[in-house]
This record gives sequence, C-alpha cells and structure tokens, in this order.
Amino acid sequence: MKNVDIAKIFYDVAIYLEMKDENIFKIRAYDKAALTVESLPEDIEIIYKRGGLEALQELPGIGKAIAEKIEELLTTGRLKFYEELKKEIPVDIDGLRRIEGMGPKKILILYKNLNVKNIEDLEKVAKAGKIRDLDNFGEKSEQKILKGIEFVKKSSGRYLIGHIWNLVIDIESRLKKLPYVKQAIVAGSFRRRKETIGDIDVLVTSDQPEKVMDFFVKMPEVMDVFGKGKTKSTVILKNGIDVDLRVVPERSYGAALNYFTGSKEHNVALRRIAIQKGLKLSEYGLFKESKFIADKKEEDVYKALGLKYIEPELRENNGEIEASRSGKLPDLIPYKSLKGDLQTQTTWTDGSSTIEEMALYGKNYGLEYIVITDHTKSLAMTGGLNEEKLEKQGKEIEKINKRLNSFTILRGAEVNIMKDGKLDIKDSCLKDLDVVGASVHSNFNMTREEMTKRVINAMENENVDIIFHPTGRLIQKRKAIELDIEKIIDAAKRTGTILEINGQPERLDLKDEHIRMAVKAGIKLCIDSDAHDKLQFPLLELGIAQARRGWTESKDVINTLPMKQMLKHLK
DNA sequence: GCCGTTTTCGGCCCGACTGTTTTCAGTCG
Repeated sequence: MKNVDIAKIFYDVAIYLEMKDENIFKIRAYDKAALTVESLPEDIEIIYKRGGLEALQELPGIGKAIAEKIEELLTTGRLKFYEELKKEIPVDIDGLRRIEGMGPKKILILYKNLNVKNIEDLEKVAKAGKIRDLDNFGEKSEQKILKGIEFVKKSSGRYLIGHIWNLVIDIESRLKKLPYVKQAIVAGSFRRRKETIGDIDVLVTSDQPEKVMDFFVKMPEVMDVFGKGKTKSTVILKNGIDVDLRVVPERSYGAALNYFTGSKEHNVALRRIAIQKGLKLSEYGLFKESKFIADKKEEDVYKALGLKYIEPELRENNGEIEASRSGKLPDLIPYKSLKGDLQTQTTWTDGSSTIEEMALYGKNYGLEYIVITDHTKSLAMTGGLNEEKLEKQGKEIEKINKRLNSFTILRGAEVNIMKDGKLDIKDSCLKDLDVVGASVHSNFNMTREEMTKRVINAMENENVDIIFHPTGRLIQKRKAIELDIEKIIDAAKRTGTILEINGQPERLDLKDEHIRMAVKAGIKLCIDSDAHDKLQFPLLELGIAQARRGWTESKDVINTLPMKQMLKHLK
C-alpha cells in the first residue's frame, strides 16, 4: 500500500467523521495525518519496516492511534475502522464532493433523506425537484447543484501550470491596467508554481472594489458567476477553471498576498508563530490587540514574526520556516539565469523547427548555447537517428555554427536506455558528441529493482552525461517508472552523471521533492526546455520554477555556467 | 486525535459568502 493510498483513506475518514459531527479537532488530526503521509519523501512502508510503530509516531501529526491504523493498513491492506464507516454511509465521497458547495453535512442529509449515493443519484433527485423540500435546502441550492453537476461533467479537475500560464498572466495584466486598481497579482498555488493548479487566486488592492468586481465577472472568458461580494467573487471560465478574486485595502496588501499565496499549511504555521508572540495574523494584517504591526509588504510580515523572507515556491511547510528562522534558507536559483539549454529537438526527428531556427530563437531568448539532442534509432515513431545520421547532423551543425556570432550549437543526442540498460547507439559514436543524454522510452512496466538497475547501468556508461526526464512521468497521464530515487542519486554521485529537470509542462521531471533530495546529496542538475519547437524556450522558466520548489541554488545547476565551464562538469 | 522549554490536560488558524435563516450553519480557501 502506497503513501497516496493511505493518505486518501485518512482524508476520507476525516470526511466521514465530519458527517458524524465528531470533534472538529479529531477531524483535523486525520486531515493532518493524511497530509503528512502524502508528502513523505519516502515510502511509509520503508519507515515502518525500519522502525515499526515508534518510527511512525515520530512523524508530525501521527500519534499512537493513527500509527496503529497505518500499521493495520500496511500489514493487512485494510482498515476496519474505515470499512465500517463506508458501510454505514456508502456514498461516493470523491464524486459528490466535486460539486461546488457539497460538503460532508449536505452529502449526509441527501443520503439519509433521498438515498443519494453518487452524482447520478444526485442529478435525478435534483431534476425531480426533490431537494428543495429538505431542511436547509431550497430552490436555489437545487439549481446550484444542477449547475455544479454540469460543470463537473465538463471539467477535468486540476490544470497543468504550463497550460494555463498565458491565461493567468493575461488576466493579471488586464486587471493591472484598470485605473481604479492599484495592485493586481495572481497568488495561490500559481504563485508557488505548483505543477498543477486547482484554481486561480487573484488579489487586487483598490478603493473601489465594486467596480473591480463588475469588471471581473464580465470578462469575456467568464462562463458563470458563482459568487459576487464586495471583497470576494468567484467565477468559472469557459475552459472550466475557477477564478477567485479578492479585493483588499491597499494597506493590507502584504498580509493579504501572504495569506492568499499559501500554502494553507504554511499559513497555519505562521499563524501559530503569531499567536505565540501574542499577535494575530489574518489577510488584513498582523495585529497586536487591534493595532496594525505589519501589512503593506510581505517582507514586513515575516520580519515581524522573526523570520527571513521566504520565497513563494518554498511555502509548503516542509521545513522552510525552520530554515528561515535559523538563517538556512537556500539562495534560490533566479529566473532567467540559464546560459544554455541542454535538450532540444529539431526537424531531424520529432521537432518542428530546424537546427538553425532553434539556434536563432535560443540566442534571441538570451542563451549562449544549446545542445541539439534529437532522438535515436530505437525510437522509431520519431524517426530516430542512427550513427550515420548523427554524424551527418554533426557536419550540418558545424556549418551553421560558422554562421553564428557569440552563440554555439553543441552536438548531442537523446539516446534510449534499452531494457537491459544498454544504449541504442554505439559508444564509438557517442564519444564524438559533446553532450549525451539518456532516457527511458520503452518497457515502462518493470519492477523497481529491475528499472533502477537498468537506469544505473546507463549511468555507468562513460559517455552518458545526463539522464533526461529521469522518472518518465506524464502528469495526469502516465505514472512514473518505478525508480529507487535514492539509489539513482547515489549512482549519480558515484558516476558524475547529471540529472535533468525537464521543463515540459506535463513532465516537470525530476519533481520537486526528488530535486530536493538531489540537491541535499550535492549532485549536479541541469534544467532543460526539451523544446520541440523554436517557441518553446520559455519553458526553461517552468523548469526553474520546479527547481526552486526543490530548494535549488545556481551552483547546483550546470547550465547556469558559460559553455566551457559547463562542459567541464560532463564526463 | 495530537501535542507539550509555560501544560500529560486543555488547547488546537481565520474570515467571507451563500442560502437558509431571524442569528447561523455549512462550505471554501
């Protein structure tokens, strides 16, 4: 049983307990435990095997009772306590809760009175007009439920940050231009640069909130307005994404930005610190009694709490507060700080731009060098290159390089790691390339042991400089290959192999927590766009965002260096 | 249910909006 499965069960337990009107703090305890398990960097099973119940109880938010439940889940694969709750109230919690406004209490009322177990049941009773007669429901809530069902049918839940990036920036800049808007910024998980975004949170300061709200709910993308007040409005865009807008007075900007950036867990931790100091922190400011202490700038809030400013990408309550207090925050790699891109594809395989176009656009983007890394022969669907073609491409690159000023195209390839860990291109050919990246593109379903061995085999090849998109995941589409990341990091250290942070929106691979492990182990990384088109170099910023979430500093990333120095880090 | 250089008992983060309510519960972030 995996961490996510156990976390899911505890989240569900919390919801069941809420239905049963249990003590709110008991409910939160299960939520907190779920979050802890969910965000562990290693398998909880390994922790349990290593240290048993005691080791489990050392985890934050996990005490005796929950540790025993984890033990039961790990040893039997089941949890009686949970199964009894499910039997007592057999409803599809996940499905029903996706409907806006449906929480535990309402789900319970609907189940008890109308035997609603899932969205289909809900739609039937709503259409039949049966909901309006229930206590605490009315005609409006019935309509809202029907609207919510329509919306859920269309929407896919969370969105990849790279896919909504332009839309978000566009909305932000339109709000900024309004004469009655002072500041406008997108906060929330977007500002923290999470790989997926559930909804867009926009913060605005203005003296005329009504006008801002009027503009907001009438934006052309808006499909429906879910709520509109003086300080808070929620709309749904035609593409299915929720946008929340909050308007606060200018004096509260810093506190509000901090509050709406989150994460929730980071905020809770900050509030606790405030309470310890006899202060109160809310989106309106940091207060002593009713006196403003800090509000205008985020920095002031942290300072007043005795902390160094914490960058948004770190605000997940994963140790950043302790690091801030003790002056051990990382000096994060800045945006726009890469000098080269070590993975790009061209028309020689599945890219849509020529080598020369890639070079010109790369230069224009501000880079000093790029590596052309077209696919190799075993990836037949992309028309992968063989040894002969690689050599031919090398000559072409040489020609183009002569025409370029203060920019260099390096020769590379993205070679395939075969099932046994061997590569699909001869070493004698790889030796001639400047940069060799290797990656897994086939046989995704191997056991963890086999897969880890396979990749390490490739890392041991003296020509392999980088492992591209190491875990092979496609967010929301394909699971990562089974890899023992700790062993991969050890091997990287031993063999001097670089691990990639791939900036493609659906990859972002390595992911943040693995990056953090790699950085901690002191191995070198690179950040690539994996551009398949001349317009994709801005994906490097997405890669940097991911790196920042993994506590990466410039010194950890070889392509922050000028070309000659970068090359020295390769084998 | 968890947790503790103030506590092993008594705390546990804060506020807005909606819809159904005549003062508030539920939901959301």
